[in-house]
Amino acid sequence: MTTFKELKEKEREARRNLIISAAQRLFSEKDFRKVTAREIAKEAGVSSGTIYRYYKNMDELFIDIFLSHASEINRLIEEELAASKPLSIHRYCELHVHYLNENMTFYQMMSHFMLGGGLPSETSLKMDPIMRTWMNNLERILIRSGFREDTRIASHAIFASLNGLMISYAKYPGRSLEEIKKHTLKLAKTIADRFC
Amino acid sequence: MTTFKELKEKEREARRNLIISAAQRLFSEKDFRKVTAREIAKEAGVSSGTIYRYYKNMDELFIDIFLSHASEINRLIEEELAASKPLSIHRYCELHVHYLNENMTFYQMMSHFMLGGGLPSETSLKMDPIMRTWMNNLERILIRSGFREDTRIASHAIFASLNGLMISYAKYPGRSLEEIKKHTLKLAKTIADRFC
Amino acid sequence: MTTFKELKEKEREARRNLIISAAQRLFSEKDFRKVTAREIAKEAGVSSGTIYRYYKNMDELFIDIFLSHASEINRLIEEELAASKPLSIHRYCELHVHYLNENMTFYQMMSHFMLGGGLPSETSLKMDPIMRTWMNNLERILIRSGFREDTRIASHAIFASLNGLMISYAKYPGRSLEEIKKHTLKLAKTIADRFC
Amino acid sequence: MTTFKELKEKEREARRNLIISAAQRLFSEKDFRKVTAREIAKEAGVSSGTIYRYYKNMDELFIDIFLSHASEINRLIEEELAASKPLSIHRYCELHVHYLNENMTFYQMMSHFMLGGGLPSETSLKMDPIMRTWMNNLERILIRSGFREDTRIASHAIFASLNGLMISYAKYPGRSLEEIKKHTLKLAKTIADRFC
DNA sequence: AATGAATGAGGGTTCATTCAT
DNA sequence: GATGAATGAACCCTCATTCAT
Repeated sequence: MTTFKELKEKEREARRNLIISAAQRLFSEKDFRKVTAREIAKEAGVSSGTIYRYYKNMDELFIDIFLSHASEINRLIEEELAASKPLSIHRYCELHVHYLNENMTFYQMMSHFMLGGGLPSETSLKMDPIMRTWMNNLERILIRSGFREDTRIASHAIFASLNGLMISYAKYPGRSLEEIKKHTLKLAKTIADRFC
Repeated sequence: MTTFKELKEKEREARRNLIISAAQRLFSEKDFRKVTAREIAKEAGVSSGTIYRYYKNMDELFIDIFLSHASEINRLIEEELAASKPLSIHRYCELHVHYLNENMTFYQMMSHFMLGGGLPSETSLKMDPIMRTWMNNLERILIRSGFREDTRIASHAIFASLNGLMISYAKYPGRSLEEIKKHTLKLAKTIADRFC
Repeated sequence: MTTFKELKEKEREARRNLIISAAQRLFSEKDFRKVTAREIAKEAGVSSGTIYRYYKNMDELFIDIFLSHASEINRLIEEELAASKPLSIHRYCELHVHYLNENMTFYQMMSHFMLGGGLPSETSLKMDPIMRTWMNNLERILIRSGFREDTRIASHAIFASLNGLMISYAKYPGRSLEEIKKHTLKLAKTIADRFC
Repeated sequence: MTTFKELKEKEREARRNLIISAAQRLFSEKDFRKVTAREIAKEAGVSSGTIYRYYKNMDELFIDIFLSHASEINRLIEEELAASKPLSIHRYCELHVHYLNENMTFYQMMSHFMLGGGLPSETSLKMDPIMRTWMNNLERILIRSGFREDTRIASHAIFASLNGLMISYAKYPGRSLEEIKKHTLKLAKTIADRFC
């Protein structure tokens, strides 16, 4: 009996992933704000109504993807943290910017949601612990690196600065993805230098 | 004859300003992405068709406003630069963040266009000299402050970091505008400290 | 064997009642046209698919409820008729309007189906004997009250008039349910007076 | 100048009528609740967006049609009233039922809006004076016919009864329109008799 | 040059109904 | 027989843009 439920649950999860990955495939092709429910459904090979069995509305889908990215980056950081060797600020900045470079959508969403406001407070509630974990991890790294004063403020500053790199240079016209990556990583290093 | 043309041109310019300032008035009330062409036309006291005699499409209007903001910030910086007293990095950061705080729309647009990509290259061409001037001014300030190496990179890093502050904290849920302003200015100071 | 079938039949009947009463509970909360199949299923504690094992479509469910109301009112009238004391026209009108006041849904459905047309003739067949019984009962009351001529026509007129009271005044804006009830009963009395 | 505005106004009115009459044509073919915006637009030979230049939403269109019917019936009654000869209750009832027979949609709408509730109060405000005029005219007829007591109540009773005739018999299954008309007029006469 | 009515593609979303399990 | 996830047509409505005046 439990097995049956589990199976159902698994199937549900599988289909949800179908939708998510279809969405992400589309997001890599164009601005996520321009991707429609119907397109995602088609790409996922389901009917458009099905999306609404998994998400109350499109915003929820977007937020789900956003949060799964945020969780993933937290996991990556924690993995590195766990791997005994101390995680330097430099390494953190590299990781952060690398992740954003590889996941433009995440960055676009962060920008969109953070600036758009108007999110149901329920969403903020879901977002809050994940963002807080992220910040806590960053702060821990700072402390381990010898930082003593205003570690929270410094965390905020680094976090914001790295995000700012992307908003400012991720779509620099006339530059290839490779060049952009190189440039942003270089800037990330500059910032890391400054915070050491 | 020339005078006649000039007059026409002036009228045209006047009407264009009517539209711009109407748009800005609306943007201060709500997210610029939610403001419609008709609303702007009504606020400006012109017909909606008229907007299209001045701008090929809405994006162009948005970009024009964006650029006029960028020009304004350049003017402000240059004014301070001209006022003999050396402009410190701290003062620059304060100015930059202060301006963004007072002009949310500018910031939202920067985020929107820089991330959205897909801008016609013609637009990039218009944007380029203004952004370059901005960056030049910032670099000049760094040099005057005693910076010697990698001044271009450092300019980029500071520029991006300050923008990042806003994207990350401008709409922090549960904080008043006053608190946000205070927080972002504090973070701006932290960044400035690091670049001294 | 028969017992087994009977049992099955009873179970079927039980479930059907589950659905009906769930629907009625919802109808008392909001306009029946706004109640969805899923809502009814959920309220009844069955799956939405199950509804379709008992009813070919939602209209059939609505009609079934409508008819059960009609049966109920027939039963009420017959109870009063059976209770020896002659049932006056006044009493009938009161009863009729009282019932409609207490069962808005019935009234709304009557209006909906009678005006909507397009009912499958099969439905009309089910409806016919019940409506006829209703009318017969009313006619009997008229006759017992001393009516002699055109008793059928008079029955129709009274029946229609009483229904009309509700359509016209059941939702009179700005009036409380209590006031509406009082007003419609007063009008019912007026009509009864006229038919004596 | 005035002429120009008038012309524009006339054109606007003409197109509005185009929409209204297209809608009414469709209403005569099927239940007005089933007629969609697109259908009306197509029938009227305009785009679907155009409807929304004339009506805020579909409800407003329906209400407009409803109110224009109500105005029309008022006008008809007043014409007869003005034609010197006293307007008997019989003639009124005949007129009322005749009009409803010829304009089923009006009747369906009256039923729909009166039962549906949930109309914006603004609508009730528009409806109120027209319905009041209707009732006043009816009351005046009663008074002229020699009625003395409770004339308002009697007006309500007659009004509601006549409406009830239609709800109850307008779509009587198996009857032709002609038969229905005959039957409802006969019932109307019965009611009129009773109120003399 | 300015107007603003008309356009119509396209958006998100709903929900009665079906059907594989 | 019961389930309930999936369906997908259909809904209302918006709004950037066009173009006849």
